[in-house]
Amino acid sequence: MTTSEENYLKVIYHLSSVLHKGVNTNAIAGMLNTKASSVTDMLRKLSDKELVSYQKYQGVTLTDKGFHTAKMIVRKHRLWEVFLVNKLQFSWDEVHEIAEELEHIKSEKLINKLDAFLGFPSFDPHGDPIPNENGDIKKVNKLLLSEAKIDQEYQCVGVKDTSANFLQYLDKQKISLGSKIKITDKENFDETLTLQLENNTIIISNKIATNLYIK
Amino acid sequence: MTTSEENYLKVIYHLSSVLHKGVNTNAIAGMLNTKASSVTDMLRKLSDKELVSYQKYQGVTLTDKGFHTAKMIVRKHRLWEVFLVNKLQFSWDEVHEIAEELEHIKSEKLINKLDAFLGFPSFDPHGDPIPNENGDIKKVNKLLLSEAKIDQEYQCVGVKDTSANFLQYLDKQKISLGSKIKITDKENFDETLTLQLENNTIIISNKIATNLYIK
DNA sequence: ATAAATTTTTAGACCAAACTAAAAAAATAT
DNA sequence: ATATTTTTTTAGTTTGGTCTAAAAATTTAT
Repeated sequence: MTTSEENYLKVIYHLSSVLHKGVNTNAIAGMLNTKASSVTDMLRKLSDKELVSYQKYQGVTLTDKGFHTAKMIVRKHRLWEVFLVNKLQFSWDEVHEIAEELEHIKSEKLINKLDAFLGFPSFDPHGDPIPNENGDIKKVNKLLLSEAKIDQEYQCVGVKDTSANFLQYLDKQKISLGSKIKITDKENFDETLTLQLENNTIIISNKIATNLYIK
Repeated sequence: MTTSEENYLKVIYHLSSVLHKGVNTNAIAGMLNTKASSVTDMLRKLSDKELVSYQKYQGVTLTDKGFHTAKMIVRKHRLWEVFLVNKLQFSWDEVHEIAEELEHIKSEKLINKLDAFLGFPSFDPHGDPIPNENGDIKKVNKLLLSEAKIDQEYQCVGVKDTSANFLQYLDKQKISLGSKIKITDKENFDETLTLQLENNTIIISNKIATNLYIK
């Protein structure tokens, strides 16, 4: 498995978890900052290795083997993120790029020992679930803040957008995983929300609300 | 910097620390399991980047820039080895291959945070010195067990051969870094040594003695 | 139902890093 | 000092992953 192949699998995994159907060439190209023609080449290669099933012009889906492989890459990525944040004191907006590299380190023994060292975490620093050794993923009944009811108490459990920009905004607003949140008012016109946090009240746009997971 | 370039620099670094003169093409090819013609190509490339100074047919030496770069790669390799052994409970014969991958992870911040997390170690699990952030290396007055005097008490401080084979032999003989060692007898014919260890007496060949560092 | 627009694939090229085989230079032996 | 051997370099290929430009298929619009 090359790093490039792993990156394609990961992107197909993420896209198909959103789309729930065959992933198209252009979407993959967009995510990988590459060209559609390169994607076509790689899909043929992954298909030959039976990691994806691919019919030309019909989009692509992961085979069981490809699905499992992708989950193991995601597992590595997220475990390394936990390591960086919990052990090396990185902040949650700094770890994605480094984990993108670390996720391609090959040893399975390494990742299982790392998992144990970290105490078998179920979620990464952004609230995303970490597949265990068998690929099982803990499912959480989360919803977007934009879908929440008014005057009900929730808890922040994750972010949809993991860009440094968004995460730093949350830091500034003192919102982190575990923060208690209650919507006290919703503006009808643009869906701006007034939030009651532990120690203060803030106003956030709909764009923020559609990128925060709560339960 | 590609992984391949880094591997060449590292090999040139290690070879020139032994040879103390220009490193020849074949030696590099031997260490990297590649062909001399590939080495020539890469040397030209590294020379263009001013990482080595290279005149054809004259061997190669590192420039200051190349020397520093090589030391930083060695630093990463050895810090990761400490992490694997001290934090993840790998044994000293398992870590080399994994560290060969980890040493190519790019972030400088990562490696400095890892260094701090590990308590700024000066030596790796095989007793090799770890360059600090500036490239400074702690020098130890070590010698090979084969050069030691009879009936003097020494302490094991490192291994020359770091192959799993040799390290496992040492495990079997209960010799580890820090072990106290005294030579009680030396056979003139083949230089076989009789060693007094903490709790037992063992007999070792000259080949073993030329691969164990003591002080 | 056909034309236009979009998406995807093919064909041919490039680059890095390797290779083989042959040529050239340097080192060694007689 | 010359011949032989060894080392190194050159020349030309190969492979993986990318690219551009053009062709083909599909989707959308009229």
